[in-house]
Amino acid sequence: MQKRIHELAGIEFNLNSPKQLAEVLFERLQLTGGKKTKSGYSTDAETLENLMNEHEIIGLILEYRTLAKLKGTYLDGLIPLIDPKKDRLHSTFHQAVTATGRLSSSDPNLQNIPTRNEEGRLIRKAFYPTVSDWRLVSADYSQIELRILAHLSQDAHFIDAYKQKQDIHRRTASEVFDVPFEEVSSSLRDKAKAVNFGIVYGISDYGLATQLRIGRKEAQGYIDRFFEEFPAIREYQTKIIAEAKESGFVTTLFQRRRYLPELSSKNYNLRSFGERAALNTPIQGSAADLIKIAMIQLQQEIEKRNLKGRILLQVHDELVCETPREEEELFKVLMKETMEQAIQLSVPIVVEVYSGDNWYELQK
DNA sequence: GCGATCAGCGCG
DNA sequence: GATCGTGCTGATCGC
Repeated sequence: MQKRIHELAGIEFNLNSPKQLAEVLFERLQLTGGKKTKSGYSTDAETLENLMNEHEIIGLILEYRTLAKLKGTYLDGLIPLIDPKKDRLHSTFHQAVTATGRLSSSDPNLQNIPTRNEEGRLIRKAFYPTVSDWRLVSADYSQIELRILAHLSQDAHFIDAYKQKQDIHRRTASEVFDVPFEEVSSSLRDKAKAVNFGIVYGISDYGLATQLRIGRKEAQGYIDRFFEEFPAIREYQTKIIAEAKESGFVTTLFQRRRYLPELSSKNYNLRSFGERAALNTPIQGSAADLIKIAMIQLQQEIEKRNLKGRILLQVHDELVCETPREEEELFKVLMKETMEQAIQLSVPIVVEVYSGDNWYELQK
């Protein structure tokens, strides 16, 4: 693949160097340069995708990047970290690193093992239980951040949607685009999903426009419609920012604080960043509080019942355990119940459970 | 030679 | 200028 790319470029160069790649694409091949970095033209995936029709080299570069990432980080990168005595890989979880209260994981990071693309997802086959014939059981919170937003804002429509077990993205699409719930197309649902996620992060019209590849005016229209239909969310967000500016910090459901000195900056960008963090932290941080409480309770249940199975990993909204086959069904029930009942919100908390022989095969 | 930084990209 | 929170790799910078 590398050879073919060099042939198409008409020159040999280091394909891993964004600087050299930019020179080849934007000077030698005269492709249309777009976004800039500190030092020159960007060659990131988004930029390259916009050049797909300009040159056949682009698709190959994107494919090379995907494979180089997988090989470098997840094959060559993980193998030396396997403890040869135990044939086992151990990560370190950090409890006091992030600003929101999440855990982080390093050496290696096991919270970013691929899942979004099939090629990468195959890496998960390498993660399987310590004992042959044991099973992996995983449980993840369904849309926990949007449920926490419903709880914090007390928005009647959001709470109603979750109480009725409605598909929230479809509900948002129905409200924002003013179409009957049953008639929402998948493309409208995708747009609404981007709006819902954007709201959690404090998105701008520009950010949403970029994400959806639409105009800024149109994006602003969606945001306006969202807040018209879910007025309590706007009121909640306005109040959070005002309180944060007054006190200097925001809090999570269990009173974890994040100080945000950026909120009083004279620099617009820094101040805006502070405002977005003020909106996101109570949500992301409360979800972190929740799963930590659930982890403590689950561990207590495991010890109380003298179970052989054990917790292996936490991935922000997901727990992964390994269990003897005889404990598989019990773990599924315990994990679901413990995680769903760890705290009470104004909306139901829903946990999906899966099991399988390895981290790739997990099924309901 | 080595640590820091940059660009890019993996995850929730 | 432009959506939050992370960690790792390879290239490059700078001492």
